[in-house]
Amino acid sequence: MKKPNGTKEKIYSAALQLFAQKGYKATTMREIGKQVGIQQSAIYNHFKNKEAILDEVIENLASSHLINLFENKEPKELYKKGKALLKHISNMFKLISYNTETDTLFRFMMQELFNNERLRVFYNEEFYQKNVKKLSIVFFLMMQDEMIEATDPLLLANEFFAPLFFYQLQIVRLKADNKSTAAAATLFEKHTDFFWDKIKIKEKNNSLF
Amino acid sequence: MKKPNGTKEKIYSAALQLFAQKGYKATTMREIGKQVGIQQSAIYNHFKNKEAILDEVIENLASSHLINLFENKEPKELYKKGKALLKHISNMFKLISYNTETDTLFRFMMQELFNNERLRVFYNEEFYQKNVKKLSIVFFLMMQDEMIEATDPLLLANEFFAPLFFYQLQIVRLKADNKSTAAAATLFEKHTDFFWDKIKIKEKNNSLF
DNA sequence: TTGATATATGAACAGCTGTTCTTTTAAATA
DNA sequence: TATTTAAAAGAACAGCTGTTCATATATCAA
Repeated sequence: MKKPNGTKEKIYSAALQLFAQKGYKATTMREIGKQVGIQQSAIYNHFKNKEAILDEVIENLASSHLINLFENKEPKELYKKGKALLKHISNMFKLISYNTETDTLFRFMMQELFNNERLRVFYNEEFYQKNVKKLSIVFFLMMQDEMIEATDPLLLANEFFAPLFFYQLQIVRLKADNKSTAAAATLFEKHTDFFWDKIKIKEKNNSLF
Repeated sequence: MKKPNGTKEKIYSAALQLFAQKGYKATTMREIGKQVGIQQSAIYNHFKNKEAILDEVIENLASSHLINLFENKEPKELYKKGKALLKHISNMFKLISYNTETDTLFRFMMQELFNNERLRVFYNEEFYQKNVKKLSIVFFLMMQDEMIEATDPLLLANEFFAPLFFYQLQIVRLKADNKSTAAAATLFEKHTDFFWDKIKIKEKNNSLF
């Protein structure tokens, strides 16, 4: 997105918004044009066709925070942060739910995931496999360092991500109907606290009181 | 579904399958007719129009196990089962992912959730609110009975459901591409064990070894 | 068997779809 | 300013959409 006020960028934004609201198939070139304030034929000066707009959306999805949770940092430097790392990831999920661009991308993805094989392959490799695997390595290192109790690191990674994803879904869903998301929003932090409390190494000291 | 071999039921099945695969909007009456083996015009002898088929799908969704997790049983009788109850619920989610009718319903729901307000309202009230609320009452009773440690029951209910939903999503997604679901399938049980182990009242006995 | 009812066909429809084309207008370059 | 280039409009297109209708063929009750 070079020029945010250029016509091409306006078309992209309008299209993404409509794709996320009504679905790719149900969105028409006439609607996109109308939202931008031009004729549908003028769109073709900026995009080869409708699918080319879709391609750009998927491309932007790939480079978004929705997918790249770890900003290219390696497990070895990440794990030392301990609970703070989990807090950071949790907060990213929360921000994605509330940022107007990323939540639209999320809504778009959820809607097209089951009818677009290319998107599914992309989601599986870039989001699910990559992030879950990376986080499980982080947990493994935490176990070695005796920060958390020893269990299946892959299970921990799934158990940590799953609620974040679920809460994200609920918030984006509630926002779609302009309903209050206050209750759901608190779950991100609560989850991280709950989760860390359950996996951290407990004090062997029994003389609490 | 009275007569499984009646034309109306064939139309319904074909439509549901196509809705789940391609989305409601992208599915044409001609495709549905083709899959059943009749002309598109003959469909109108059984359904008023395309939307009437959609209505029936949503109606069936409402009475499916996808939504009714507790089979009308009350928290007071449910909570006594302790971990066995959680195992039961967990297993239901797993079965839904593998049953050919319910997984199609799930796939359909995920796809239409974000462009169908009626479906969203239904999901919110019938699935999210009802089941989460019910399970949180169950957890509250478990706390009173000192079966599990005292915390926010609503958080526990969310934390228990979220991974089940997430794993269900992953399995239905993997099945859509005929990929192996073996690894994901084991997560249902692991989640329940992990979860229960973290919430149950620990033995105060410290002389383990 | 006869008549009535239910279900199938095939053609047709009006409207919408993505896309292309020619023409006009605006912006950039020289 | 004159000329080239980019972007807009407007009309038109072929194809597909859901739906209707008249007609034919089964199914069932009398």
